Amino acid sequence: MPTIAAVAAAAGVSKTTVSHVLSGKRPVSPATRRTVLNVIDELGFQPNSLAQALRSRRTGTVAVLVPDVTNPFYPALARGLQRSLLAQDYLLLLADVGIGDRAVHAFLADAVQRRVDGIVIAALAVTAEDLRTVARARISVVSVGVRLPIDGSDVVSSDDEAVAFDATTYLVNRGHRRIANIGGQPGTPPALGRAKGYRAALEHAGLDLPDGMQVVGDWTRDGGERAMRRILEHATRPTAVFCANDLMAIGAMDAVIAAGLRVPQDVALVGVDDIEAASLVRPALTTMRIPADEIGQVAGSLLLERIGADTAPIGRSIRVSHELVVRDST
Amino acid sequence: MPTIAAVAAAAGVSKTTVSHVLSGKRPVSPATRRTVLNVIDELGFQPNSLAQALRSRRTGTVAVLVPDVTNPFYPALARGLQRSLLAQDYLLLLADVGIGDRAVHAFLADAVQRRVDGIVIAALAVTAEDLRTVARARISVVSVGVRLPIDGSDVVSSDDEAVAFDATTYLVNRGHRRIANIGGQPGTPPALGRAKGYRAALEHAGLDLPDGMQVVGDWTRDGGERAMRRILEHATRPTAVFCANDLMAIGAMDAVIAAGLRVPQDVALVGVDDIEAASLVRPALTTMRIPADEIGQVAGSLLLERIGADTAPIGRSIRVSHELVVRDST
DNA sequence: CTGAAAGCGCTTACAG
DNA sequence: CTGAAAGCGCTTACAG
Repeated sequence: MPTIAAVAAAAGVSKTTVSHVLSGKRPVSPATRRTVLNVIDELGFQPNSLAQALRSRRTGTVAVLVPDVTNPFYPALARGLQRSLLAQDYLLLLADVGIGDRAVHAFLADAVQRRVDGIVIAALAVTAEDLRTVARARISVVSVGVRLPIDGSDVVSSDDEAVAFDATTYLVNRGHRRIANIGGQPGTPPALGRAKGYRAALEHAGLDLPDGMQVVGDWTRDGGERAMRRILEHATRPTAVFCANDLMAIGAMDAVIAAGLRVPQDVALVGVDDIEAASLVRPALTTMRIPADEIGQVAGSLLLERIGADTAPIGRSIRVSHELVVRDST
Repeated sequence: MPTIAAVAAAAGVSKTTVSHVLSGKRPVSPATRRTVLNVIDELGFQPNSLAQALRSRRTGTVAVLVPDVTNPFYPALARGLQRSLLAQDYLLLLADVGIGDRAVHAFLADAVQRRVDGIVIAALAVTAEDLRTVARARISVVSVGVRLPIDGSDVVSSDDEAVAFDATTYLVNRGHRRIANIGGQPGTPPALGRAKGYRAALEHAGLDLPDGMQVVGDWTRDGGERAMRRILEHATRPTAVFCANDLMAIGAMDAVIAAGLRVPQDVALVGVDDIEAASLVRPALTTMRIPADEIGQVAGSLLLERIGADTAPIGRSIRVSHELVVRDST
């Protein structure tokens, strides 16, 4: 591959000048500019981004950590993120943390070593220890789902307590009195808020938290199915279940139907996210819609502002709104 | 951030030695080794990957270009790919080419400038011109779906003609005589092979290609719905439709149902891929299963062999097998 | 409007 | 077992 030195030699100018026709950071006479451009074209010169990044301290890369790319919520988020970031020529380094035996910690260390300009961490449990190296490297961080233990990091999320409160209250208003909950994996970000919102709604309605009716899944369809089976083992069934995401709600539906019961007549089901599958499954799933694409886009904007900023990070918190989508499972 | 020079100074050794305790490429006495490791830990030293890559000419990065991350086929593929590549510490630079106005060309140029070690191109139309800079940079390329016009590039794919032939023949064997086809976007890789297989099956069965019954979509649900509407405008309806992927088949199902017709009684539908939605939609979709995860994993293995190889690339072609999954739409 | 030179932070022959 | 020095390919003060 030709280097900037080769271009300079062929064009009869200095490397400095070639660099400046490339970057536009200093005026270059139209004539030399043209000559250089021609040579670049002839030689097929492609500037080495590594060398550029090493000097200029900007890699044009943002790392994205998601727990599971096969949960459609995250591709949608990634798409929104790319939309924001592409405008500034950033590329996405994607890490599906759920795969292999690499932990969040290993991916973060890798991102730091690669000197990415920013990191987006979606719905993942991260310790203060994990974030120490990130903070030391002064890499901008935006988290999705919950605030991270790093000074002034931005967060964009749905109001998880309100999401769960509103979904559960909707079930209460439909006349349900025995409402179960399939929660997210303990320790992962939106799990806690959604569990709290569920309990708050029951309390607000003057209902007891039914015994053994709050179980946790792992955010997957299989996990939701297993959780629902455990709920159905109890002598008295719930008449409705609030599931902390759609994938688990779909798994719960599998279990209800497999048990010979009907949705919603025997057990009503509500999910969260509104992934496409929610509208495809039969009965179609009632769910609390969270705009994944918008979250990604907002996360991207926040990150860009941080990367560009010379002031200390502020620690903003952006809430996206949720919306009940009523279908046939309730 | 501390550098290798800082570590060397603090440990009282040369940068060379620090580099070698890091890489293990040369024996270091246990005592100095320990000292250096301690200093690294104390200072929180994180080697700068950019500098390493600039010297060693290995970035540990693989670019993946996909047409649409929100089509679940591609996240599954990306997951398989990451599984292969993570074993060798490669990270994925993901480009959702369908988004924004950046063409394949721009992403490839970017990948070349970043000196990625390999590129995986999935189901995307790429010109020889686009690949020239990639070839010049001697970057390993593996394509998914169709062989690319680049010397000796590997390809992993399903046998698209056979996929379509088998799916269409299955419809023929079920007694259908008027079978339509919703094809993929012309020019995108698997579209041609699947259209050919469809026609070959009709011919093999001694059936005419029905007039106006072969239309093209754009691989999306919306595109499938529009295509189906056009098919239904004809005076004589088909009794079955072979759709080149599941997303379009689901869109076609939307259109059939919206027209007040029944699946499969009035119109039978077959898709390709077996994304999760195929089993969720009602009636559940009969489809030709393509193992996306396996394709990704194989693509990763091929790429690793290429990156490691010092011989000229061979141009291998790996076929993954397909399998009919009969559900309720036929 | 242009260039010489230092330096970003590493690795790797070369030498001992 | 260890080190001095060159160099990967750029950018950017500094100088004119």
